[in-house]
Amino acid sequence: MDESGPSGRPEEDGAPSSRAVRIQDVARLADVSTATVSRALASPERVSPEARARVLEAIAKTGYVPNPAARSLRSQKTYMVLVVLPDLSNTFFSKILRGIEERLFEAGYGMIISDLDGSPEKEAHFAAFTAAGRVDGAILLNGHLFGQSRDGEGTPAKTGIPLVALCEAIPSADIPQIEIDNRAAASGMTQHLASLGHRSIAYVSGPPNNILERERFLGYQEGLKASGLPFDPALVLAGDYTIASGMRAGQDLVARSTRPTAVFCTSDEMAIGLMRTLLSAGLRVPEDISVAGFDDIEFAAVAEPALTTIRQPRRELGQTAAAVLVDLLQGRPSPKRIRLETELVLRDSVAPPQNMEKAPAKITRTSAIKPT
Amino acid sequence: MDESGPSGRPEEDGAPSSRAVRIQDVARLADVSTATVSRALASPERVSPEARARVLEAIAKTGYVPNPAARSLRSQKTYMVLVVLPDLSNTFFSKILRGIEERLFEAGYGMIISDLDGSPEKEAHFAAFTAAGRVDGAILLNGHLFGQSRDGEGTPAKTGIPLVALCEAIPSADIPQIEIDNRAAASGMTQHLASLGHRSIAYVSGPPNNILERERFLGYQEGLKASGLPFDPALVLAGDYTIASGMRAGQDLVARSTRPTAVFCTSDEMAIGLMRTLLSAGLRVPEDISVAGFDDIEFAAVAEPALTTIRQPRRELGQTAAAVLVDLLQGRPSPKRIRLETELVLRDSVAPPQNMEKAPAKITRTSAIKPT
DNA sequence: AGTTCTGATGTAATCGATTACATGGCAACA
DNA sequence: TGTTGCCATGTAATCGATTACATCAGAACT
Repeated sequence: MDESGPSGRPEEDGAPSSRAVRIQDVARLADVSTATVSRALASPERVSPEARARVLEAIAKTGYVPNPAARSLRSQKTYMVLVVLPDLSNTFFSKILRGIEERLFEAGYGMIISDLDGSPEKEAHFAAFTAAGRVDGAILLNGHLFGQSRDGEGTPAKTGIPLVALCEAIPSADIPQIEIDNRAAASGMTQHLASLGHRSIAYVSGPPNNILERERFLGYQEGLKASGLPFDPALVLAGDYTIASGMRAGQDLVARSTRPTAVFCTSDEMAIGLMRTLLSAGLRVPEDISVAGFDDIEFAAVAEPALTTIRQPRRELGQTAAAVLVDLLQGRPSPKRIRLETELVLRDSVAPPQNMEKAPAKITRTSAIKPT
Repeated sequence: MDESGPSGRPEEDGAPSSRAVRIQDVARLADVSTATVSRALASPERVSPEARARVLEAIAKTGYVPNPAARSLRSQKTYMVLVVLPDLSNTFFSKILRGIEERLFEAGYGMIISDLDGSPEKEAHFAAFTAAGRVDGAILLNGHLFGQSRDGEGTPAKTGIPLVALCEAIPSADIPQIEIDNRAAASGMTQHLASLGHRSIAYVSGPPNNILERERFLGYQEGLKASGLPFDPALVLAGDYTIASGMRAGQDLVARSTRPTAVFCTSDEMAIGLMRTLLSAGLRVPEDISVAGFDDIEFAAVAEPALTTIRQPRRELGQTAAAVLVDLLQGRPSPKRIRLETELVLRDSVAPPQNMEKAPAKITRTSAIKPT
């Protein structure tokens, strides 16, 4: 009764309208049973070469594609993977997604994206979605398991399907984790700044309670300690990884009478926003203040000045997470934790502090113009 | 035999493991038939209040979620929408996706993303995917319909499911188009540059054959004509919307002996890459060359100098496309073409050319620091 | 009081693929 | 030559929800 698509009649001209080429049609044309058709596709070695050839020919002739709903109903598999992330419009995720999509595609899986958007309602929806068996597995980028529809008390997320945590480790859950060593990376950057002579290094944080943030903050403190510098709470500025929060942090700094000589922002977005604010206020980067970022997003290299930062292998992170999940889905063993390497990318936004200009600053800096 | 998830036994402790709460279980508990349960959910007005209450209670108690495969098999609906785009890692798309996801979610639809990545193989895969009835509809951001598995001769993409073209119109197809007026926007920016006194305005193009590119290029030419300026092919630089191509265009300009006084880049990415290259070569923006972009991505406002550009309502574009598609899916009528408004965003990267400094340049510029 | 209509509910067919089990033919064996 | 076993194939049950059709009770008629 609501059969009116954009085109009108369900059938016209020669072709019988892509709908309704069933396995039966193929079976009839190939003069075999439906079981043989199914087997010819799922386990070719179990049918005779002749039958297989006839089946394949019939499939080619009819353009048969198995009905996924029927297949899924019977076999309890969906060949779909859910990717849960906190904010789809965040630049940081797009390349990760791409990596995930690539690997999943290769393995024959589709990708469903859920942008949680901080909404518990959405979270509940996707929890139900998952529980309903709509996906075979999930990759979680949001740093926590979502609450189940019921029995949400003790163990979180007993979905029963394979899960993989990407970027944000989930401490309580016994699932594979793909991540970078945030702590070591943050410590490394802090020590790098200190090694250039900076004694007052500010830190622009991520959102509180965020696991990445906790790790990076620990790394920052570690780096200070390793460099023999005291930790000063006044140098910790609140951020949330967004450009806007970087600008706010910048305004905070501009308003101060005494400023740190270097600022370590835990995302490139914040670093870029912060630099913008400093520059607008007449401060120079890196001459007056050095600024470092985290992530190495595309825009880091073309920021003005080009941003010194920590490269995360984003695409590879996505690919790895997808590969691990596919392993799980196909019953293969998989490592419980994979840590990918980060890399300190030295560009122009960091230099030794002004008052000790003696040291040759630029020897470590890479070429700023590097057309990928 | 491959029943070994990460947890081990399929059943443990009290809870009967989220699997296998069927409509029958609910029916038995509520002491009604499966038909009544189904009706209580699909058309509540068709069951008595008491029965409905008992059913809802039983559902709450069991945590029942309808099996989507079964539902889909019977009703021929998937409640899934495919979003096809050329490059998932492109910043420009992320906010559009967010808009799409929001609306789809509200309407109870899921979103499957297909990153074509320029691969015909992938395209064929998703065409088959679509034909297989795996989604109820699709939003196409890639500017063309994908080839069908068979009968790909005459009409392209006779998928039979509702389609919506977003951003890149698809001339040959009779499907709703959601877009901006690229031509008018490009013409407007060109005229804006001309009105400031620029007589030599370069144009950095998108990829050839791209429909956006064609429209914007026409707009550029129109704008020149409307301003009484001649069209000079030497001022057209090849780009492909990426940062890297913007940098290449910048190098081209830097190498020239006589340079245009303004450059209109048809994406913000290119504009930012180009500015970076100019600045590195010692040229000043906007004093030596004005640079304008297109899109108004997040980073445009924090570029140095802040980028004058054309704002596309990206989230709204996504939302609108999704809303139109949902209308189609639910049998409601929908407009054939929707054009959303763009907006000229005046920032600091554009100013009158050097040699006619007399005019007051800055009166039209908006505040550069605007923490969203 | 008898008939008709309406609204709530139940029974069972159905969607299309997978797969356990059954069957039949042929080779390998004693 | 008779028996055993394997391989290719077919038959039919199955997955879980939707829905056409049947049924039945009670209200509203004549």
